[in-house]
Amino acid sequence: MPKVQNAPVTGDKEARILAAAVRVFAEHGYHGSSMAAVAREAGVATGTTYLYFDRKQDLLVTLFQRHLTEYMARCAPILAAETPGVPRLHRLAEQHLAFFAEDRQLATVFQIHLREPDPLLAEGIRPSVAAYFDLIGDVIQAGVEAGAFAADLDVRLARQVFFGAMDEIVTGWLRAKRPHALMSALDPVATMLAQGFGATLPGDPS
Amino acid sequence: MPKVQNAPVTGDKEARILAAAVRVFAEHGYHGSSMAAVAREAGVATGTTYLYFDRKQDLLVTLFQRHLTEYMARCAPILAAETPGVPRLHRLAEQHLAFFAEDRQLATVFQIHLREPDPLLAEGIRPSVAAYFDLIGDVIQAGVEAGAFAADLDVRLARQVFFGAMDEIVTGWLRAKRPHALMSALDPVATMLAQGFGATLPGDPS
DNA sequence: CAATATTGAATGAACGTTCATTCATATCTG
DNA sequence: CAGATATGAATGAACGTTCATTCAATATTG
Repeated sequence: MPKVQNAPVTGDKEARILAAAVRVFAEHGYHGSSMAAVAREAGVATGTTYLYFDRKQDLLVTLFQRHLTEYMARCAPILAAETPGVPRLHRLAEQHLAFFAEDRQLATVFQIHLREPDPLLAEGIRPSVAAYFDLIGDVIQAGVEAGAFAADLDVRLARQVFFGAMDEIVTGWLRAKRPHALMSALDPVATMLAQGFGATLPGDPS
Repeated sequence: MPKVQNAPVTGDKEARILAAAVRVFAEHGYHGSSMAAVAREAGVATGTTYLYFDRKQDLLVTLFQRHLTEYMARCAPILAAETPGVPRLHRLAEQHLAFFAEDRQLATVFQIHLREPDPLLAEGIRPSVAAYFDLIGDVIQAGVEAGAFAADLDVRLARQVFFGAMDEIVTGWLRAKRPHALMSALDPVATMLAQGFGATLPGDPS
Protein backbone atom coordinates (compact mmCIF):
# COMPACT_ATOMS: atom_id res chain seq x y z
CA MET A 1 0.00 0.00 0.00
CA PRO A 2 2.69 2.59 0.89
CA LYS A 3 4.23 3.29 -2.48
CA VAL A 4 7.70 4.76 -2.86
CA GLN A 5 6.80 8.16 -4.19
CA ASN A 6 9.24 10.83 -5.20
CA ALA A 7 9.85 13.03 -2.21
CA PRO A 8 7.74 16.16 -2.69
CA VAL A 9 10.58 18.67 -2.85
CA THR A 10 12.21 18.30 0.51
CA GLY A 11 13.98 21.68 0.38
CA ASP A 12 13.01 23.90 3.24
CA LYS A 13 9.60 25.26 2.55
CA GLU A 14 10.06 28.44 4.50
CA ALA A 15 12.69 29.71 2.10
CA ARG A 16 10.56 28.73 -0.89
CA ILE A 17 7.61 30.64 0.51
CA LEU A 18 9.69 33.73 1.22
CA ALA A 19 11.18 33.70 -2.25
CA ALA A 20 7.73 33.28 -3.75
CA ALA A 21 6.48 36.19 -1.68
CA VAL A 22 9.15 38.46 -3.15
CA ARG A 23 8.07 37.58 -6.66
CA VAL A 24 4.35 37.93 -6.01
CA PHE A 25 4.61 41.12 -3.93
CA ALA A 26 6.93 42.64 -6.51
CA GLU A 27 4.40 42.06 -9.25
CA HIS A 28 1.11 42.84 -7.53
CA GLY A 29 2.10 44.76 -4.42
CA TYR A 30 1.42 43.67 -0.89
CA HIS A 31 -2.28 44.43 -0.77
CA GLY A 32 -2.75 43.12 -4.27
CA SER A 33 -1.30 39.73 -3.37
CA SER A 34 -3.36 37.01 -1.76
CA MET A 35 -1.91 34.32 0.46
CA ALA A 36 -3.31 31.84 -2.04
CA ALA A 37 -1.26 33.45 -4.80
CA VAL A 38 1.93 33.31 -2.75
CA ALA A 39 1.27 29.67 -1.88
CA ARG A 40 0.61 28.81 -5.50
CA GLU A 41 3.84 30.51 -6.58
CA ALA A 42 5.71 28.56 -3.92
CA GLY A 43 4.13 25.29 -5.07
CA VAL A 44 2.54 24.78 -1.70
CA ALA A 45 -0.96 24.62 -0.29
CA THR A 46 -2.51 27.75 1.13
CA GLY A 47 -2.59 26.39 4.65
CA THR A 48 1.05 25.42 4.54
CA THR A 49 2.10 29.03 4.59
CA TYR A 50 0.46 29.33 7.98
CA LEU A 51 2.68 26.58 9.34
CA TYR A 52 5.61 28.93 8.79
CA PHE A 53 4.12 32.40 9.16
CA ASP A 54 1.34 33.31 11.52
CA ARG A 55 0.06 36.22 9.50
CA LYS A 56 0.40 37.71 6.09
CA GLN A 57 2.32 40.63 7.56
CA ASP A 58 4.94 38.27 8.91
CA LEU A 59 5.80 37.31 5.37
CA LEU A 60 6.71 40.88 4.52
CA VAL A 61 8.40 41.68 7.80
CA THR A 62 10.48 38.51 7.87
CA LEU A 63 11.46 39.02 4.28
CA PHE A 64 12.57 42.52 4.99
CA GLN A 65 14.49 41.71 8.15
CA ARG A 66 16.33 38.76 6.65
CA HIS A 67 17.58 40.64 3.65
CA LEU A 68 18.46 43.84 5.46
CA THR A 69 20.27 42.01 8.23
CA GLU A 70 22.33 40.10 5.70
CA TYR A 71 23.05 43.33 3.83
CA MET A 72 24.23 45.09 6.96
CA ALA A 73 26.44 42.18 7.95
CA ARG A 74 28.02 42.29 4.53
CA CYS A 75 28.49 46.07 4.71
CA ALA A 76 30.11 46.52 8.08
CA PRO A 77 33.52 44.97 7.44
CA ILE A 78 33.81 46.47 3.98
CA LEU A 79 33.17 49.95 5.30
CA ALA A 80 35.49 49.54 8.27
CA ALA A 81 38.32 48.59 5.92
CA GLU A 82 37.96 51.85 4.00
CA THR A 83 39.53 55.22 4.82
CA PRO A 84 37.07 57.47 6.67
CA GLY A 85 35.70 60.36 4.63
CA VAL A 86 35.13 60.30 0.91
CA PRO A 87 36.36 56.74 0.19
CA ARG A 88 34.17 55.22 2.88
CA LEU A 89 31.16 57.27 1.83
CA HIS A 90 31.72 56.17 -1.73
CA ARG A 91 31.82 52.54 -0.62
CA LEU A 92 28.58 52.93 1.30
CA ALA A 93 26.86 54.38 -1.74
CA GLU A 94 28.25 51.54 -3.80
CA GLN A 95 26.92 48.91 -1.43
CA HIS A 96 23.52 50.57 -1.32
CA LEU A 97 23.13 50.67 -5.07
CA ALA A 98 24.65 47.23 -5.61
CA PHE A 99 22.24 45.66 -3.16
CA PHE A 100 19.25 46.79 -5.19
CA ALA A 101 20.90 46.35 -8.57
CA GLU A 102 21.45 42.67 -7.95
CA ASP A 103 17.79 41.85 -7.34
CA ARG A 104 15.24 44.00 -9.06
CA GLN A 105 12.23 42.24 -7.57
CA LEU A 106 13.53 42.55 -4.07
CA ALA A 107 14.23 46.19 -4.79
CA THR A 108 10.62 46.69 -5.83
CA VAL A 109 9.34 45.16 -2.63
CA PHE A 110 11.69 47.26 -0.52
CA GLN A 111 10.91 50.53 -2.25
CA ILE A 112 7.19 49.98 -2.31
CA HIS A 113 6.70 48.74 1.18
CA LEU A 114 9.14 50.62 3.33
CA ARG A 115 6.44 53.21 3.80
CA GLU A 116 3.39 51.05 4.37
CA PRO A 117 1.33 52.75 7.01
CA ASP A 118 0.18 49.50 8.62
CA PRO A 119 1.41 49.78 12.23
CA LEU A 120 2.23 46.09 12.50
CA LEU A 121 4.42 46.33 9.45
CA ALA A 122 6.03 49.56 10.58
CA GLU A 123 6.76 48.04 13.95
CA GLY A 124 8.54 45.06 12.47
CA ILE A 125 10.47 47.12 9.98
CA ARG A 126 11.51 50.16 11.99
CA PRO A 127 14.33 48.59 14.02
CA SER A 128 16.06 47.30 10.92
CA VAL A 129 15.76 50.65 9.20
CA ALA A 130 16.99 52.46 12.29
CA ALA A 131 20.07 50.24 12.35
CA TYR A 132 20.85 51.16 8.76
CA PHE A 133 20.39 54.83 9.51
CA ASP A 134 22.84 54.46 12.35
CA LEU A 135 25.34 52.89 10.02
CA ILE A 136 25.03 55.79 7.61
CA GLY A 137 25.38 58.23 10.47
CA ASP A 138 28.54 56.49 11.65
CA VAL A 139 30.13 56.71 8.24
CA ILE A 140 29.43 60.43 8.02
CA GLN A 141 30.50 61.08 11.60
CA ALA A 142 33.79 59.29 10.98
CA GLY A 143 34.34 61.55 8.00
CA VAL A 144 33.76 64.64 10.10
CA GLU A 145 36.11 63.45 12.82
CA ALA A 146 38.78 62.66 10.26
CA GLY A 147 38.50 66.23 9.03
CA ALA A 148 37.34 65.08 5.62
CA PHE A 149 33.92 66.73 5.87
CA ALA A 150 32.88 70.12 7.21
CA ALA A 151 33.45 70.33 10.94
CA ASP A 152 30.03 71.87 11.54
CA LEU A 153 28.17 69.38 9.36
CA ASP A 154 24.71 68.45 10.65
CA VAL A 155 25.20 64.69 10.64
CA ARG A 156 21.51 63.94 11.16
CA LEU A 157 20.56 66.03 8.19
CA ALA A 158 23.39 64.71 6.06
CA ARG A 159 22.22 61.21 6.83
CA GLN A 160 18.73 62.03 5.61
CA VAL A 161 20.08 63.66 2.48
CA PHE A 162 22.25 60.63 1.78
CA PHE A 163 19.48 58.11 2.27
CA GLY A 164 16.91 60.22 0.48
CA ALA A 165 19.15 60.68 -2.51
CA MET A 166 20.05 57.00 -2.79
CA ASP A 167 16.46 56.01 -2.27
CA GLU A 168 15.18 58.29 -4.98
CA ILE A 169 17.83 57.09 -7.41
CA VAL A 170 16.78 53.50 -6.83
CA THR A 171 13.11 54.40 -7.17
CA GLY A 172 13.82 56.23 -10.41
CA TRP A 173 15.68 53.21 -11.69
CA LEU A 174 12.68 51.01 -10.93
CA ARG A 175 10.25 53.47 -12.50
CA ALA A 176 12.20 53.82 -15.72
CA LYS A 177 10.83 51.87 -18.65
CA ARG A 178 14.18 51.85 -20.44
CA PRO A 179 16.26 50.27 -17.68
CA HIS A 180 19.71 51.77 -17.48
CA ALA A 181 22.53 50.56 -15.29
CA LEU A 182 21.88 51.59 -11.73
CA MET A 183 25.57 51.57 -10.88
CA SER A 184 26.33 54.28 -13.40
CA ALA A 185 24.92 56.78 -10.92
CA LEU A 186 27.45 55.81 -8.29
CA ASP A 187 30.40 58.07 -9.08
CA PRO A 188 28.45 61.25 -9.78
CA VAL A 189 26.15 60.89 -6.80
CA ALA A 190 28.97 60.04 -4.40
CA THR A 191 30.88 63.06 -5.59
CA MET A 192 27.84 65.29 -5.34
CA LEU A 193 27.08 64.19 -1.79
CA ALA A 194 30.68 64.38 -0.61
CA GLN A 195 30.91 67.91 -1.99
CA GLY A 196 27.64 68.77 -0.27
CA PHE A 197 29.11 67.50 2.98
CA GLY A 198 32.01 69.87 2.59
CA ALA A 199 34.65 67.52 1.29
CA THR A 200 37.56 69.16 -0.51
CA LEU A 201 37.89 66.97 -3.54
CA PRO A 202 41.07 66.18 -5.44
CA GLY A 203 41.52 68.60 -8.29
CA ASP A 204 40.14 71.40 -6.13
CA PRO A 205 42.90 73.99 -5.79
CA SER A 206 42.99 75.84 -2.49
CA MET B 1 -8.24 54.81 -19.23
CA PRO B 2 -9.14 55.80 -15.72
CA LYS B 3 -11.86 58.35 -15.36
CA VAL B 4 -10.70 60.67 -12.69
CA GLN B 5 -13.35 63.21 -12.08
CA ASN B 6 -17.06 63.27 -11.79
CA ALA B 7 -18.47 66.48 -10.51
CA PRO B 8 -22.06 67.55 -10.38
CA VAL B 9 -21.53 71.23 -9.76
CA THR B 10 -22.94 71.57 -6.32
CA GLY B 11 -22.39 73.04 -2.91
CA ASP B 12 -19.41 72.11 -0.87
CA LYS B 13 -20.06 68.37 -0.67
CA GLU B 14 -17.26 67.44 -2.97
CA ALA B 15 -14.80 69.55 -1.03
CA ARG B 16 -16.09 68.13 2.24
CA ILE B 17 -15.59 64.60 1.01
CA LEU B 18 -12.08 65.32 -0.22
CA ALA B 19 -11.13 66.98 3.04
CA ALA B 20 -12.56 64.06 4.97
CA ALA B 21 -10.59 61.66 2.81
CA VAL B 22 -7.36 63.43 3.74
CA ARG B 23 -8.11 63.02 7.43
CA VAL B 24 -9.20 59.39 7.19
CA PHE B 25 -6.41 58.31 4.81
CA ALA B 26 -3.86 60.10 6.98
CA GLU B 27 -4.95 58.17 10.03
CA HIS B 28 -5.61 54.70 8.64
CA GLY B 29 -3.88 54.67 5.29
CA TYR B 30 -5.58 54.20 1.96
CA HIS B 31 -6.21 50.48 2.22
CA GLY B 32 -7.17 50.77 5.84
CA SER B 33 -9.89 53.29 5.08
CA SER B 34 -13.35 52.29 3.94
CA MET B 35 -15.60 54.45 1.82
CA ALA B 36 -18.10 54.28 4.66
CA ALA B 37 -15.54 55.78 7.03
CA VAL B 38 -14.76 58.62 4.65
CA ALA B 39 -18.46 59.28 4.17
CA ARG B 40 -19.07 59.29 7.91
CA GLU B 41 -16.18 61.70 8.46
CA ALA B 42 -17.62 63.97 5.77
CA GLY B 43 -21.06 63.81 7.39
CA VAL B 44 -22.53 62.26 4.28
CA ALA B 45 -24.09 58.96 3.32
CA THR B 46 -21.96 56.25 1.77
CA GLY B 47 -23.72 56.43 -1.55
CA THR B 48 -23.27 60.18 -1.76
CA THR B 49 -19.55 59.79 -2.26
CA TYR B 50 -20.32 57.90 -5.44
CA LEU B 51 -22.20 60.89 -6.81
CA TYR B 52 -18.90 62.77 -6.79
CA PHE B 53 -16.30 60.07 -7.29
CA ASP B 54 -16.77 56.96 -9.38
CA ARG B 55 -14.21 54.88 -7.56
CA LYS B 56 -12.34 54.90 -4.31
CA GLN B 57 -9.15 55.48 -6.24
CA ASP B 58 -10.56 58.68 -7.68
CA LEU B 59 -10.69 60.10 -4.20
CA LEU B 60 -6.95 59.71 -3.77
CA VAL B 61 -6.02 60.69 -7.28
CA THR B 62 -8.23 63.78 -7.37
CA LEU B 63 -6.98 64.81 -3.96
CA PHE B 64 -3.44 64.50 -5.09
CA GLN B 65 -3.90 66.31 -8.38
CA ARG B 66 -5.81 69.21 -6.87
CA HIS B 67 -3.26 69.95 -4.20
CA LEU B 68 -0.22 69.44 -6.38
CA THR B 69 -1.63 71.56 -9.18
CA GLU B 70 -2.37 74.36 -6.78
CA TYR B 71 1.10 74.04 -5.30
CA MET B 72 2.76 74.22 -8.69
CA ALA B 73 0.71 77.24 -9.68
CA ARG B 74 1.79 78.96 -6.51
CA CYS B 75 5.44 78.01 -7.06
CA ALA B 76 6.00 79.06 -10.63
CA PRO B 77 5.82 82.87 -10.29
CA ILE B 78 7.73 82.87 -7.01
CA LEU B 79 10.58 80.92 -8.54
CA ALA B 80 10.65 82.97 -11.73
CA ALA B 81 11.05 86.12 -9.67
CA GLU B 82 14.18 84.80 -7.99
CA THR B 83 17.75 84.96 -9.29
CA PRO B 84 18.76 81.71 -11.00
CA GLY B 85 21.22 79.58 -9.06
CA VAL B 86 21.42 79.38 -5.30
CA PRO B 87 18.62 81.85 -4.44
CA ARG B 88 16.11 80.15 -6.71
CA LEU B 89 17.11 76.70 -5.48
CA HIS B 90 16.72 77.93 -1.91
CA ARG B 91 13.25 79.22 -2.71
CA LEU B 92 12.25 75.91 -4.25
CA ALA B 93 13.37 74.04 -1.16
CA GLU B 94 11.47 76.53 0.96
CA GLN B 95 8.27 76.05 -1.02
CA HIS B 96 8.60 72.28 -0.85
CA LEU B 97 9.02 72.18 2.90
CA ALA B 98 6.42 74.87 3.54
CA PHE B 99 3.83 73.00 1.55
CA PHE B 100 4.08 69.99 3.81
CA ALA B 101 4.66 71.96 6.99
CA GLU B 102 1.35 73.74 6.62
CA ASP B 103 -0.74 70.57 6.53
CA ARG B 104 0.61 67.57 8.37
CA GLN B 105 -2.25 65.26 7.40
CA LEU B 106 -1.95 66.10 3.75
CA ALA B 107 1.77 65.49 4.05
CA THR B 108 1.10 62.04 5.47
CA VAL B 109 -1.15 61.14 2.59
CA PHE B 110 1.33 62.42 0.05
CA GLN B 111 4.31 60.65 1.54
CA ILE B 112 2.51 57.38 2.00
CA HIS B 113 0.87 57.14 -1.34
CA LEU B 114 3.31 58.54 -3.83
CA ARG B 115 4.64 55.02 -4.15
CA GLU B 116 1.45 53.01 -4.24
CA PRO B 117 1.93 50.19 -6.69
CA ASP B 118 -1.72 50.15 -7.81
CA PRO B 119 -1.50 50.89 -11.56
CA LEU B 120 -4.68 52.94 -11.57
CA LEU B 121 -3.31 55.17 -8.85
CA ALA B 122 0.11 55.40 -10.42
CA GLU B 123 -1.43 56.36 -13.74
CA GLY B 124 -3.40 59.20 -12.23
CA ILE B 125 -0.53 60.46 -10.15
CA ARG B 126 2.42 60.16 -12.50
CA PRO B 127 1.71 63.16 -14.74
CA SER B 128 1.49 65.50 -11.78
CA VAL B 129 4.70 64.16 -10.32
CA ALA B 130 6.42 64.39 -13.67
CA ALA B 131 5.45 68.04 -13.93
CA TYR B 132 6.99 68.74 -10.56
CA PHE B 133 10.16 66.93 -11.54
CA ASP B 134 10.31 69.10 -14.63
CA LEU B 135 10.01 72.18 -12.49
CA ILE B 136 12.89 71.05 -10.31
CA GLY B 137 14.94 70.27 -13.39
CA ASP B 138 14.26 73.73 -14.81
CA VAL B 139 15.45 75.42 -11.65
CA ILE B 140 18.69 73.45 -11.65
CA GLN B 141 19.22 73.92 -15.38
CA ALA B 142 18.79 77.66 -15.02
CA GLY B 143 21.45 77.61 -12.33
CA VAL B 144 23.86 75.79 -14.60
CA GLU B 145 23.22 78.16 -17.47
CA ALA B 146 23.75 81.14 -15.20
CA GLY B 147 27.12 79.71 -14.26
CA ALA B 148 26.06 79.33 -10.64
CA PHE B 149 26.35 75.53 -10.62
CA ALA B 150 28.98 73.23 -12.09
CA ALA B 151 28.92 73.39 -15.87
CA ASP B 152 29.10 69.60 -16.18
CA LEU B 153 26.38 68.95 -13.58
CA ASP B 154 24.17 65.97 -14.35
CA VAL B 155 20.84 67.77 -14.09
CA ARG B 156 18.80 64.56 -14.08
CA LEU B 157 20.77 63.17 -11.20
CA ALA B 158 20.80 66.46 -9.32
CA ARG B 159 17.03 66.57 -9.64
CA GLN B 160 16.73 63.13 -8.08
CA VAL B 161 19.11 64.06 -5.29
CA PHE B 162 17.14 67.23 -4.60
CA PHE B 163 13.77 65.52 -4.54
CA GLY B 164 15.04 62.51 -2.63
CA ALA B 165 16.62 64.68 0.02
CA MET B 166 13.56 66.87 0.49
CA ASP B 167 11.32 63.84 0.50
CA GLU B 168 13.33 62.06 3.15
CA ILE B 169 13.43 65.16 5.33
CA VAL B 170 9.65 65.43 5.19
CA THR B 171 9.26 61.71 5.90
CA GLY B 172 11.61 62.00 8.86
CA TRP B 173 9.59 64.92 10.14
CA LEU B 174 6.42 62.85 9.95
CA ARG B 175 8.06 59.86 11.60
CA ALA B 176 9.40 61.81 14.53
CA LYS B 177 7.39 61.56 17.70
CA ARG B 178 8.70 64.86 19.06
CA PRO B 179 7.70 67.07 16.14
CA HIS B 180 10.33 69.69 15.48
CA ALA B 181 9.95 72.57 13.07
CA LEU B 182 10.25 71.27 9.54
CA MET B 183 11.41 74.64 8.25
CA SER B 184 14.52 74.58 10.42
CA ALA B 185 16.02 72.13 7.94
CA LEU B 186 15.69 74.65 5.12
CA ASP B 187 18.92 76.64 5.33
CA PRO B 188 21.27 73.73 6.00
CA VAL B 189 19.77 71.47 3.36
CA ALA B 190 19.66 74.20 0.74
CA THR B 191 23.30 75.00 1.42
CA MET B 192 24.27 71.35 1.35
CA LEU B 193 22.56 70.75 -1.97
CA ALA B 194 23.84 73.93 -3.59
CA GLN B 195 27.36 73.00 -2.56
CA GLY B 196 26.81 69.50 -3.93
CA PHE B 197 25.74 71.04 -7.23
CA GLY B 198 29.03 72.90 -7.40
CA ALA B 199 27.91 76.33 -6.23
CA THR B 200 30.66 78.57 -4.95
CA LEU B 201 29.13 79.93 -1.82
CA PRO B 202 29.71 83.34 -0.27
CA GLY B 203 32.41 83.14 2.38
CA ASP B 204 34.28 80.57 0.32
CA PRO B 205 37.75 81.98 -0.37
CA SER B 206 39.34 80.88 -3.62
C1' DC C 1 10.81 -9.26 9.65
C1' DA C 2 6.12 -8.19 8.91
C1' DA C 3 2.11 -6.16 10.72
C1' DT C 4 0.29 -2.42 13.06
C1' DA C 5 0.15 2.02 15.33
C1' DT C 6 1.58 6.74 15.63
C1' DT C 7 2.98 11.08 14.02
C1' DG C 8 2.71 15.59 12.17
C1' DA C 9 3.55 18.02 7.93
C1' DA C 10 0.66 19.19 4.31
C1' DT C 11 -3.63 20.04 2.32
C1' DG C 12 -7.51 22.86 0.44
C1' DA C 13 -12.40 23.45 1.13
C1' DA C 14 -15.09 26.17 4.08
C1' DC C 15 -15.86 30.06 7.15
C1' DG C 16 -16.67 34.62 8.54
C1' DT C 17 -15.60 39.17 7.86
C1' DT C 18 -14.76 43.26 5.37
C1' DC C 19 -15.77 46.42 1.94
C1' DA C 20 -16.46 48.67 -2.59
C1' DT C 21 -20.32 49.43 -5.12
C1' DT C 22 -25.39 49.57 -6.24
C1' DC C 23 -30.16 50.88 -6.07
C1' DA C 24 -34.79 51.42 -4.38
C1' DT C 25 -36.54 54.94 -1.76
C1' DA C 26 -36.80 59.45 0.41
C1' DT C 27 -35.98 64.33 0.53
C1' DC C 28 -35.13 68.61 -1.17
C1' DT C 29 -35.75 72.59 -4.52
C1' DG C 30 -37.34 75.58 -8.02
C1' DC D 1 -45.05 68.40 -9.32
C1' DA D 2 -40.63 67.07 -11.62
C1' DG D 3 -36.06 66.70 -11.61
C1' DA D 4 -32.07 66.64 -9.01
C1' DT D 5 -29.85 65.13 -5.00
C1' DA D 6 -29.14 62.28 -0.98
C1' DT D 7 -29.66 58.14 1.63
C1' DG D 8 -28.05 53.72 3.80
C1' DA D 9 -29.45 49.00 3.64
C1' DA D 10 -28.46 45.31 0.53
C1' DT D 11 -25.35 42.85 -2.52
C1' DG D 12 -21.75 40.00 -3.88
C1' DA D 13 -17.05 39.24 -4.44
C1' DA D 14 -12.55 38.85 -2.31
C1' DC D 15 -9.59 37.34 1.04
C1' DG D 16 -7.24 36.12 5.46
C1' DT D 17 -7.48 32.49 8.37
C1' DT D 18 -8.95 27.94 10.26
C1' DC D 19 -9.28 23.04 10.76
C1' DA D 20 -10.85 18.36 9.78
C1' DT D 21 -8.66 15.17 7.04
C1' DT D 22 -4.96 12.75 4.43
C1' DC D 23 -0.87 10.01 4.02
C1' DA D 24 4.09 9.01 3.76
C1' DA D 25 7.47 8.15 6.99
C1' DT D 26 8.76 6.31 11.34
C1' DA D 27 8.24 3.76 15.53
C1' DT D 28 6.39 -0.12 18.00
C1' DT D 29 5.13 -4.71 18.67
C1' DG D 30 4.78 -9.85 18.39
